Amino acid sequence: MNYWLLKTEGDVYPIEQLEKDGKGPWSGVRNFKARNYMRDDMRVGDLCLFYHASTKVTGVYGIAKVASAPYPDETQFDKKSDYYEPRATEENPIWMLVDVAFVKKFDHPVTVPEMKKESSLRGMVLWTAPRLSIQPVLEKHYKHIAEMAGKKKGLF
DNA sequence: GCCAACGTTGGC
DNA sequence: GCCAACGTTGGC
Repeated sequence: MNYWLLKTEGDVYPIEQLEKDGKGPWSGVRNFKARNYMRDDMRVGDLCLFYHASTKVTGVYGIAKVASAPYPDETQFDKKSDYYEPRATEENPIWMLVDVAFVKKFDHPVTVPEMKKESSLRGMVLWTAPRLSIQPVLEKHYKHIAEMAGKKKGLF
């Protein structure tokens, strides 16, 4: 079992939307490293921290899981899409993705400032590769963040 | 295949 | 909305 962090623009595709959708293709990723993680390393059932970026309160808002084997991102073939890729063909797609399914939404997000205060989270890729939208997460970091979310239950 | 220019990400 | 950081592109 591997653990991951998935970044989304919190104002565009928040965890509430994934909850409604249940499951869907993680489309629009246009970064080779992130693609390689989806294509080569993700396995069905892997758990993912669901991170909201570019929003008022950035942080981890819940948990998702990998729900399919990798397959081509359809948006690369769609001329009208922002994610259209003229070099890609059906025979030789460039961008691959996996389906992502909703697991749970935290009662309160674990915010970036809170995570930065935790010395045991210092090694997270989140701090050193700030522009990578899909990142591997160590099991101990995943568990630590899940615990932080658990402790916040019933805070208010 | 190097590297400058460009474009985008994302925290603040 | 600014701007630093960095991934990607394209000229050579």
